[in-house]
Amino acid sequence: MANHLDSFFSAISDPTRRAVIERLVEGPAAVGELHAPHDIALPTFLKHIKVLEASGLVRTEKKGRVRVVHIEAAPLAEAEHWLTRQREVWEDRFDRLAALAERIERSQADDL
Amino acid sequence: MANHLDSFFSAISDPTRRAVIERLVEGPAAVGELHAPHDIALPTFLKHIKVLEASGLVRTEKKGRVRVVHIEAAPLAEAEHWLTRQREVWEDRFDRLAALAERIERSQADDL
DNA sequence: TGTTTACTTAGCCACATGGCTAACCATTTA
DNA sequence: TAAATGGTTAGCCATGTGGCTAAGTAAACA
Repeated sequence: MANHLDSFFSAISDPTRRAVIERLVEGPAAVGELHAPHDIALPTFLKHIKVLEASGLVRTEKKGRVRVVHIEAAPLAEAEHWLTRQREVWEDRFDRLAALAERIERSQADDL
Repeated sequence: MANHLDSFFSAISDPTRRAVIERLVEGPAAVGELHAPHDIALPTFLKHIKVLEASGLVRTEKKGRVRVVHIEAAPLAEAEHWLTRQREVWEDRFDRLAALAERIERSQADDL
């Protein structure tokens, strides 16, 4: 079961694509506008958009000769949840270790 | 400035490596133990550990002939923050759009 | 000391990725 | 309708990635 976290995390592991996402949270934009700040050829840039689209992070829509790109919030939230969950488990374990350390310390004090 | 978000997100875009992280939040483990549930050759698995280590997500330490792997929480938090920030900006914009829509609706009601 | 155990190194392979140029198509605009 | 604009397709290339086997090293154990 190849999770879609795979394609999501892979999609945002590229700085160009992360920059596109950072722009798109501000609102939809045309391919040309998104491309402008990046110093790479248009066809190369288009590939990045296709990767984002394939990962479900983005939808696109052709209007006349312009293609407009919108962000899709759900996958962003899903990835955030995965990370949050790992942190939570890790913090839980940390708390348990701290509690354990305290118990040991106390029982050593009893030994004196 | 090649961000370390690059190597971080790339590291966790692989299901084997995410599984390793999910195991490691429960506590440190030896390479052999981490490898056991995965049906791939050990050298292949070791590469994954190296990738995790290079991304800073994990530290390893040799004890006798065993190598113990620990998780490093900071990068996890950093990535989580990036995602959270994107969601926040997106939600802000959503709120502004909703407010705008309401103003428009109200002004149309005035026209009646 | 010889054997097992637990990695580790080396080296090979197929396919994916990110980059390019050249040429093409479809809508505007003049 | 001719020219300009905004993407799109095709195809090439170098490098990276995830997989393997075979063989090596170093610590523990018998």
